Amino acid sequence: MGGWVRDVSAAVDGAPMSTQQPDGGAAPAGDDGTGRYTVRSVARAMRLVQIVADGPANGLTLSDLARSLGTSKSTTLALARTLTAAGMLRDAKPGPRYTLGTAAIRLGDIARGQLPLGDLSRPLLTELAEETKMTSRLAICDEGFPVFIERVDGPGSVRFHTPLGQREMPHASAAGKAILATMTEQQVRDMCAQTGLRRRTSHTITDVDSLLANLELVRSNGFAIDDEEDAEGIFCLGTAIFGHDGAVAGAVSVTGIKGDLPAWRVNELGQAVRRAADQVSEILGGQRQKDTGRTGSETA
Amino acid sequence: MGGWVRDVSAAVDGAPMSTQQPDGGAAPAGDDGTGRYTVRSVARAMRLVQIVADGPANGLTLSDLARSLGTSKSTTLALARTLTAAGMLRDAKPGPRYTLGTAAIRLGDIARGQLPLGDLSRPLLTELAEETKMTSRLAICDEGFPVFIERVDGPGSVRFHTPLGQREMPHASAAGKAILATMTEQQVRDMCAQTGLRRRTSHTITDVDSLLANLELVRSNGFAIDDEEDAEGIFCLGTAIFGHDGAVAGAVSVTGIKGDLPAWRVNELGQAVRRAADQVSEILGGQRQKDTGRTGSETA
DNA sequence: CATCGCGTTCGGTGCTGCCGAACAGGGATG
DNA sequence: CATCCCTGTTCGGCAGCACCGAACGCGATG
Repeated sequence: MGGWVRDVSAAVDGAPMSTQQPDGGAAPAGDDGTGRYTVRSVARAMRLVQIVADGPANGLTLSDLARSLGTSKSTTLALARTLTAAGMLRDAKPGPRYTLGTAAIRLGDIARGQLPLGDLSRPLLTELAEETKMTSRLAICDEGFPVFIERVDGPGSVRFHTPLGQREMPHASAAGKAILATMTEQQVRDMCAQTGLRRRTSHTITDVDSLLANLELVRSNGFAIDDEEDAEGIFCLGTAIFGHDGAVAGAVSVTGIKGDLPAWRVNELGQAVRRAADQVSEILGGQRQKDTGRTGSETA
Repeated sequence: MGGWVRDVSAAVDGAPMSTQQPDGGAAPAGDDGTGRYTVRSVARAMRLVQIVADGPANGLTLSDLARSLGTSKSTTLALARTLTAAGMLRDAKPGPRYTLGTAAIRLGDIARGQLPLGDLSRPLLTELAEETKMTSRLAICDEGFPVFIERVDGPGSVRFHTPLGQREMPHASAAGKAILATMTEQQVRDMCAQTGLRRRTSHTITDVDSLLANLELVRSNGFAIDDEEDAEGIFCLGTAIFGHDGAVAGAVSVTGIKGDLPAWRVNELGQAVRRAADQVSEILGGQRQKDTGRTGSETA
């Protein structure tokens, strides 16, 4: 699917309509369990930003925003103005259409530097991309989900639009499976129960037991494969990286067209990705993955 | 200086102290002229995000945030929670320290795609970086200010930390001067009056007349030079790019160490940057810059 | 001309954002 | 061991301000 961020709407702003929760009075305003004591207008503002982000590149009008957000135009205008003043949004000159602003770029750039890994990994990814001639990416592990934070296109490779900063589906990506393979069976089952194994293509693994078997294969191979499981014709290969505390910190993966990749190169690719991932782990101060076999320390 | 975004605090949240404007009752809440009818809590939230962005890479504690923001801890907690739920912030596991979250990366990535230019220019920058062996960047023009939105490091070049998405000072950067050179004298004077010509190094141009003379040189050369005017030992060279409406849309520039660059290469560099900028203009549907001499159409 | 949609402004209501006080846990200090 | 300070957290309660709806001016479209 398209945007895949935690859904703020459900957490805070229960009703998109103007009916505003006639029950709870001044109560904690929404109680889905996670988010209590939050600020409604800020949650709305963030949702507004997400809407603009998911919208077309040429922007959305104020009325569009009001409709999507489920608030009156005046309220939406106030929010949009505030966000524009902060630089998060930007209104094009002719016929005010809102797009994301430059502050978003600034924040994104800084965020990549602040996150556990950052530009440190860039040279390694560049090297990997040149070696494999594929698009190479680095993901961090965000509560079990892989989130790509860095991408280096391979030389002459087709340019996939692979958005950064989004949670990917764990069961249908090489990075995700590389991460899952370090977890216990119970943890994997919990993740699956939480998200469901959504079908993406005809190759997607959609039942837990098959997934667990596949993860066993990942552990013995030392790398995870996504063989057209997320998108038709796309092949990925990934390995996990570990932080100083020994816990899984993320994954490195390469992406390419299935047809361009002869089967005999897979093992060689696996070694290359593995090498890059180990170097990233080293930067993090974590121990490199054992050569093969069990990876996680808590498989007990 | 460090962070350089529009200051929301002055616009909306007048008093950082808890004294909260006992005058105006339900009045528009602050009226410095620019920002009327804005949402206070959202403005605060955005300021909070900026504070985190400007903070150290290992994050800030809640109390830090409360102090910087000038609000009570409980209020700050509510804001931080809301932002965290939206993915904009992220709290590290041991001893809650806030850093920017993955949503910031996502938004930044999308923003670069949404802005007038985007990944379209990346290949050109890559080519330019390889050809010149310098770090090449693309800036858009944000109300006269250059804002870099894309950066490609040259092969083996020292890695400058050149933040993206920030407004740079127009008078002390090659991109800025390339843009200023397309404006009328009056416009340039207005910009200078608005921002002041802040000294950055001993080479910085700090009076308007010298700047105007320098811009005349830019026009006759066809490219702008920043010769250690922004940072000691750093040399930049930039040229403007134009949109479909003929107005200046931004600039392309290359950055390197002054000592690495023999004087005789400057002209050759200028041509290379010029070529890249023209290609970007072409993508935008704008006419390429005339070979030399007058550049702007409105020098009348 | 009439109609629809856009963005914008302005009052008024009452929800909700905000604060301060109080509580619990941890480290460092004596 | 007891004390101190600082952390993050919860909870009441007041009133500030976020929210909505109605109204206005505009341009494009029928």
